[in-house]
Amino acid sequence: MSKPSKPKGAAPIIKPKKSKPAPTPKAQLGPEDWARAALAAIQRDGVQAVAVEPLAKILGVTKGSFYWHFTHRDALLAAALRLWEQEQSDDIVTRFQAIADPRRRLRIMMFAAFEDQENGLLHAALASSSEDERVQPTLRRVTETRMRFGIESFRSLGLGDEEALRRALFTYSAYAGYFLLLRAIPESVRDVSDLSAYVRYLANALLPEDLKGDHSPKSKPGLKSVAQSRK
Amino acid sequence: MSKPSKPKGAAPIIKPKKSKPAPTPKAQLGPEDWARAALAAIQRDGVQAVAVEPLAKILGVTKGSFYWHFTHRDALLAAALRLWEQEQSDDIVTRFQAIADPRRRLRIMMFAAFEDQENGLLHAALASSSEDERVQPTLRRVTETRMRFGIESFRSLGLGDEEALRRALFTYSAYAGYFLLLRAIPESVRDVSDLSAYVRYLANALLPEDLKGDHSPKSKPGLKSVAQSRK
DNA sequence: CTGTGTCAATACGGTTGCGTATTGTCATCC
DNA sequence: GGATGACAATACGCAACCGTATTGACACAG
Repeated sequence: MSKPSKPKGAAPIIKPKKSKPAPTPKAQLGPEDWARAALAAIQRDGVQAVAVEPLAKILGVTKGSFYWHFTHRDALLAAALRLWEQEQSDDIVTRFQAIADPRRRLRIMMFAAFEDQENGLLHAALASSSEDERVQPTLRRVTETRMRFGIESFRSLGLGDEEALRRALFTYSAYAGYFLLLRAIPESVRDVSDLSAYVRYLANALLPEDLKGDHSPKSKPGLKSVAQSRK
Repeated sequence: MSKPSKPKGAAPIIKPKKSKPAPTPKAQLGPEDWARAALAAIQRDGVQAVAVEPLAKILGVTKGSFYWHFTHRDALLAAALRLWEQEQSDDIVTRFQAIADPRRRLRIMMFAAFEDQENGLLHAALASSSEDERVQPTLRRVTETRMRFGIESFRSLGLGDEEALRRALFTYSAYAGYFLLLRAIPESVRDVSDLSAYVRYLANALLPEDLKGDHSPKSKPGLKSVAQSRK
């Protein structure tokens, strides 16, 4: 009967500061630890690897304690997806929305997206599990947010709706495909040693110089040669 | 959720067995029926859906008869992968190797690849299951074959090794990513009504006019607006 | 010291899918 | 018309997970 119902209900006038986590640095596990472990499992073996007992083994506990933090397995998956989605959103909002010039914004976004291999591989893993109806909504929201952002940026460049949509889809396909391949057959991708040249190629194909915006040639972002995926 | 039509309910209907005596048209199931069903299951729900009992239910039999055709579950998966790989190889060899001009060959290959949605989605499903070590070898072989073919074609265009590799990877990423997105979030891709314009975009980005080879402008393949994937 | 809240371990029952064993049903061959 | 070969059904045992129930360990508050 000891359900994890919030016992702070009645009248939280006083704030017993030390009735919770501060003194214990990392001794016990919390829901977020499970969610992060779930994300790691997804990146490694796909959504189906989000299983309670194996994860418990990884975390060094038994599943008995899992059901203290979550009601059921799907709640863990939902928490992991929420965590991922939020980090993605934070990312895109805080880092790129501020850049006024759409041309610069797109270029920087492209480089940043390909630079972050960790996140790219996680995206590939989640997109690879799209047959799972539990990930689909989150995946769709994230995809649509990014696509909308890309479409808007391309439209700000002076392109028509059709063309903006086409280029946004093109960009996103190249992104998703690159990391899908990197995840599936890293050997075939590893040979491309100069990833920045690869992305520059993508940017130049989609952002021709004759459109508008500044003419920053190449050495623009603080991004160097980002390549290798040595493990 | 179309339930398998099992006519052996309350009605004492005798099994409508084909009374065809001589050539045994299609009354009974063979290994290839199972392999094709497995491929269909992969395309729908990923490699993990290649499970004996569910497939038996779909095929209208019980797993008892499965083990007549295959020694174990993995043998079925192997057969399905072999079938896929062979069809892929046949495809690429018979259809494109004959085209002498690399420029034309690449262009036609691009259009053909994007035109064949069925195969593209199947490829996406298999690439999405790359965490499964049983599909990895097949997937790697197919990928490397295609990549090699692409690299060679680009090199024939007069490009250096690095550049050829880069463009081949670019092309293949765009292909894989497009179908990954189409599989994962068809709504976001469906809006691009003019797929041929999309592919033409890809081709023009990677096959600039000023290189070499013939100058066949545009009205090449009989590919029009191929988009939506209504199921 | 005792109570309570928080996390963890153990044990149990249920479901799904694998693989095996055994038996059944035809169609065909002799 | 029996034997055989090709397929199919049923029934088991086994393992992986899910979810529940119960109890244990331990920190801190009163």
